[in-house]
Amino acid sequence: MSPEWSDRPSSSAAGTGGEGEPEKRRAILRAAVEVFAEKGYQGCRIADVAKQAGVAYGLVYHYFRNKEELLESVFDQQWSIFITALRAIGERGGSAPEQLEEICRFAIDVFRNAPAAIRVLLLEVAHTPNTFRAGSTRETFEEAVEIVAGIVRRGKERGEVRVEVDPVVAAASLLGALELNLTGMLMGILGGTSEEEIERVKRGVIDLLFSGMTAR
Amino acid sequence: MSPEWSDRPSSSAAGTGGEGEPEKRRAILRAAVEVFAEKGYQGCRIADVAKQAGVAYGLVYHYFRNKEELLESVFDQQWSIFITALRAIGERGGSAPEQLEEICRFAIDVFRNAPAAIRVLLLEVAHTPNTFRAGSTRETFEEAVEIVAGIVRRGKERGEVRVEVDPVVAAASLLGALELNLTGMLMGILGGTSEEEIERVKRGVIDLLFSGMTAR
Amino acid sequence: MSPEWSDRPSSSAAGTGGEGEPEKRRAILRAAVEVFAEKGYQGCRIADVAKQAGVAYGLVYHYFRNKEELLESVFDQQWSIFITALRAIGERGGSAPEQLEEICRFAIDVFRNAPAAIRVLLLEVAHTPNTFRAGSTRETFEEAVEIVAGIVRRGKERGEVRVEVDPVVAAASLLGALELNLTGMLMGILGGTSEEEIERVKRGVIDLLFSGMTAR
Amino acid sequence: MSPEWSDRPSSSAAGTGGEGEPEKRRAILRAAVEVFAEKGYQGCRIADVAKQAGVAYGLVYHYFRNKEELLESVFDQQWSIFITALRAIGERGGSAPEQLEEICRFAIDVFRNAPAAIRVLLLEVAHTPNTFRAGSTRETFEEAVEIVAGIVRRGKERGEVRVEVDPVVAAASLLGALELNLTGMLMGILGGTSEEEIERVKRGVIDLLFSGMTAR
DNA sequence: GATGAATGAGGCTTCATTCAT
DNA sequence: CATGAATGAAGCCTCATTCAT
Repeated sequence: MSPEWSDRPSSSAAGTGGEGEPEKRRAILRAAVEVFAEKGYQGCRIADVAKQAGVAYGLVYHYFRNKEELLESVFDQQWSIFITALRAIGERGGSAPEQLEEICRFAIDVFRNAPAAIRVLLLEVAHTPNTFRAGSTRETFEEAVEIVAGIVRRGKERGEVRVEVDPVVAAASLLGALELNLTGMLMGILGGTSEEEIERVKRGVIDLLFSGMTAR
Repeated sequence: MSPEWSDRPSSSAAGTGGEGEPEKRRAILRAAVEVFAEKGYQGCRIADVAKQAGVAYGLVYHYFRNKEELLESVFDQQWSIFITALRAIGERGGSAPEQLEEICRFAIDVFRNAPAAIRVLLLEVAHTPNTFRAGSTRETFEEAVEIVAGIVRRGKERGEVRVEVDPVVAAASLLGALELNLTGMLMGILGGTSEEEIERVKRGVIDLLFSGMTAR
Repeated sequence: MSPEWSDRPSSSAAGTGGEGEPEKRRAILRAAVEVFAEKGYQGCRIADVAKQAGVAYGLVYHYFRNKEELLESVFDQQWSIFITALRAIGERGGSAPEQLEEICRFAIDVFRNAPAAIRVLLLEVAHTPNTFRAGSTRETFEEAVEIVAGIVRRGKERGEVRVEVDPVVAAASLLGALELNLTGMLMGILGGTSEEEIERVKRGVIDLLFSGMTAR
Repeated sequence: MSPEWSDRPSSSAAGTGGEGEPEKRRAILRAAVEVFAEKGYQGCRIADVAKQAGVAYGLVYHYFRNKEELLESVFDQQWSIFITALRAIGERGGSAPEQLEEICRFAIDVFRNAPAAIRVLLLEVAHTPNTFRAGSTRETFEEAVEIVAGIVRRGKERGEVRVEVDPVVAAASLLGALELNLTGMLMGILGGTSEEEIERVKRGVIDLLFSGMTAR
């Protein structure tokens, strides 16, 4: 769906978007996603990133001012990809249920290809130092919620969504439900990570959020 | 609802279970909850805990072998309180909707009284070192999901919950929706933390998960 | 030979010499010998001593001003026993060879009964902080050498010892040879610690120092 | 006799074996010998080593995993030099008395040039933590004893040494006698450290071990 | 006497960051 | 660009010592 989310290193010749961006800089960013996702902000060491990227220690500081800037780049990049996709889905048209389903599908697809990225997105939101959070994280998270809420809101206007539904709460609930189900899969609690399992969970979340639990 | 979750130090007479436990040990644990919640596992410094508890640095090591054991204690304690409450709700009888509503109410009440505790519970699940996670965290998280899933399952048997609902996915979604809504409130994104706001969010989550979004 | 060197705790009723000395104080001293011998000055922790003695932490400080004083007491006590014995042997009369043989026998007997004590005597001589060493250690060590040297010296006067022998060097050599042979046994290098082995080593050292290596 | 034992930093051209070894790494090792010898294993602080070597604190950890590895390196290096020399003497030929005399001369020469090294070799054998001791120390000490014992053994076969002499005991005695005489000199007990004094002690030890004390 | 909780300075170790090559 | 040695502040942990009971 979006090539940047693939874990496979793209061949250096192909201009994968960030045209003139040096090969090694991308390697560092890619490595940082992994390590950041694995260890969290505080547990992520520059040495680990460099080793994972296969570059020398000091090169990280050639491309990034310091640890904070590096990880903020990672964070922004990941969220920006995610938000771009959210926005695209929101603007693509279709009914609210269709759009929200698309979001679930997207999130879970990403998870299938790049679980590390998901962890960066969902798990670090509240765990970075204040200066960090105060920066882009908060706004970005807020924006994601707002996009989803907008979809719900428009769905209400069109009569596709019940009037009682609070758009912001619904948006947060959707994202939260996705997060914990994905976390559960990552931790090996909610079944494995086979295709069928993932598909089953995806359907389950969508069905629940659309139709609710209550028998009728 | 449960006095242990209050941030105020409970008078020693309160039969909380940890009866003969030294005063200062409890102070350390209480402080650790705060700092752990504020800074996360890696960012939490023993010096901060000691200062917050008003005890000398070394005393922390009198009661806990090391940082890991301290924070694991915090984690276990918080989860154990939470799970005890979950279990109590599950065994108290009533319909599945009533029980799940009770869980939401409990979670949000706790949040109102002790936001720090909630953060420890919900936000640190996946962010602790491996030895830590491998320990009780995984099982405990799993247990929480399983208790909620059990409520859903019994609801299905009684015809209160739609047969299409996957109990485990529903459980994870419920907890995830709660988490992200609470996180949003903590981060100041989903409105403030006034009584009415909290009440509104609580109703919103319950309504969404029970009735779904779809207009009929 | 001297009851104080036994590892067995003497019954509290028997006045073992230090008459009015409290039972627990002796237990601490006895424990300190063990731990000191096992870990050395720096590695010896008050907590270890207390545990080994079966007394409470703080009691050590009831009987001894601080760690230094405790260990110095241990050191002095052990050396004083050793030196008393040396002196007794020196004054008992007999030829120099007989006296030196007696010293070897004594040292090795002690080793058999209380290897810990020997280690305190022989192995810590040069490893304690300066203030410590500057205190009694140096003089005591010097005194031991001097006593043995005196025996050699008188042996020379009586024609039992070759005139070329330097008494002080001979004394240091005797004690050093004993030390390293005992150390070797402790480390399990020079055979085991069976009766016959010990006897064999004892004879070997005496024979070597008296008759030399040179074949005639 | 061997340039490595000199305290003066050897010019990089000297083919000492550790050719490409970084300058500062050697400085650290050299400093560690001093401090280790001065304070013993437990009393030796990394900060002291760094200061003595004139490098930053952290650099020690750039070259050595931790304190234990550093000091074990020191220990191994010193013993390895010593043992190499012992072996060379043993293989150089000559009668047993000549070889043993050579060993004494070597040991005492080394002492003259690098007293710190001798202390590391002789005084720390039994004072390091168990993991440490269990490692190379034991075997290395054992090897030193065995080399000297081999010389004695061959001396017996050639009739240069009395048949009654136990080679291992003789070896341990020789080394022990050297140790305590050197210790005595270090502590200022056995005369000073002037050339004549050293020479006198050397002769004394050799004479004693070869000819024994007994007047004939 | 006896106990063990409480204190805090000191040492080990890590790791972000800089710098010479 | 790229490397990795070098730096040192900061955090964890230990343990001698004190003190209230």
